[in-house]
Amino acid sequence: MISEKTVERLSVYRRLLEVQENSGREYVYSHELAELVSGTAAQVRRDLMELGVTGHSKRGYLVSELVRAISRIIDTPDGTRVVLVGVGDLGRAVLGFLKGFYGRMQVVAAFDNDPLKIGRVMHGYRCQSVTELAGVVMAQHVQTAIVTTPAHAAQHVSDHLVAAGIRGILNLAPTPVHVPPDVYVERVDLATALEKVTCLARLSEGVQERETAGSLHVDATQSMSGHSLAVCGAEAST
Amino acid sequence: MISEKTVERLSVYRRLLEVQENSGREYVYSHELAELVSGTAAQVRRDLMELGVTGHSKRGYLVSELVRAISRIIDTPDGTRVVLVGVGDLGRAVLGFLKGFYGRMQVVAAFDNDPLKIGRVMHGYRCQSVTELAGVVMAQHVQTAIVTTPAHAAQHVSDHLVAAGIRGILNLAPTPVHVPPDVYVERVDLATALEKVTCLARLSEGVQERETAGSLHVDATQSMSGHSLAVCGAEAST
DNA sequence: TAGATTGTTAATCGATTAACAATC
DNA sequence: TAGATTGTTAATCGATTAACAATC
Repeated sequence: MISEKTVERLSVYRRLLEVQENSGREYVYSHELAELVSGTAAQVRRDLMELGVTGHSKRGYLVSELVRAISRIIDTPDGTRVVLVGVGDLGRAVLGFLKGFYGRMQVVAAFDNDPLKIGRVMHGYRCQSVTELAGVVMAQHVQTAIVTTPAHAAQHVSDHLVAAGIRGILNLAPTPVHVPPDVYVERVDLATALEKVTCLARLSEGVQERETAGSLHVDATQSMSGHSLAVCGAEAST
Repeated sequence: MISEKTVERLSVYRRLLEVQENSGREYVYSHELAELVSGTAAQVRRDLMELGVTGHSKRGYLVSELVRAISRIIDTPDGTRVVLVGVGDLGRAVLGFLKGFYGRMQVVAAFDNDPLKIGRVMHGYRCQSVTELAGVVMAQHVQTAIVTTPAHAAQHVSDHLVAAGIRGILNLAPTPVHVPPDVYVERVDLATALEKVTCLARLSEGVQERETAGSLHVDATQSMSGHSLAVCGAEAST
């Protein structure tokens, strides 16, 4: 019932709201949140409708209430246990990222099939053999997995994850994987993202002439860095 | 005129087509490509329309022709020069990733503001001070940047990149950035992607009962791993 | 009060899917 | 020919935006 796009935006709102909370902000207006995400106030209000919270027609929304309401929707009540498969550069980066960013996510184990990596500890997690994957996932009832393997291993690994009971996969491998309809896969494709940037920056080259109407050089001081809300000087979370 | 979504899919098609090409496949049907990306044949044909190539009503599309046509749209004719800012775990992972995956992308330089990192070489690239950023970008006419800094630095760095003439930014920092309308930003948010997976896997829990109509356990062998096209045994590129 | 903001419905926009004539 | 596929247009679907009464 709640759309994927809305879930995505709620996640972003929460992080920005936590920054506001930490800087002592009590209330925010929909147009302020909109500015932070370069969106519209109408969309923010529509998204917040899903939360069931009610704003104040003059003061806006209570920041702490929004954070709590978003958490109620996004977070697993008892914390999310995740496994990571593929301890290459990207896998290690994600492990470090998880460590720094979350009390909400608990890394149960990291797996690889390279004998040189198995047994080594990175970011506090000991790398285990993929042969142990199914056992760990089933024993600990892990429902979420992160796949950071090379392309050729992604489908095989995903099949095993699904067989072991995984319900959601974050696929960071450079290839799509196929899963049964009751498993949710979120694909993040860095190669595609990069190609998209170069392609669309190039295709939108004509736009600048229309937008800036004659002036060939856009001064960086025009970039909208002066917000009414503080966005700098603090990490997005913890 | 060509939509963002289509560009994204073309990028994915190309990588899958290169796998096919390497395995000796000469022609593909729209429904085969559709199966590889878990999409529909109609959408594939609609996307391919943009290329101006014409398929054969009985044999399908010539793989090599598709790859060439997609490259014509996506790639910068003389290769894409990129800079990367923020040489943390993620930055290093992306550097390694770029090294392995692309002849099309050339990393001009990597930057950080940590004195301990400056001067060190990673994945063949020497880390330079961010103070040199503008000079390098302008001197080499770099148009594309990858931002892998912490949240608190992302806006500041982006402002400098834009001022130096960058036209496209891949933002991997855990916060949105604001740029003038003539600069294209592609945001990849790992934290949001992960939260989306856990949330949507949980919200879609009811679906499985409908889909599998009574059978409580979905066997992994049902997962659609048996394709008519080979998808395993080869890296996606190079 | 006057002005600004919320909550929600209606209008718009864009993207996906269905359909089908043309082709081989 | 009969059957399958392409290329493209029309229909559908979903998401975003605009609008505005209710509220403070």
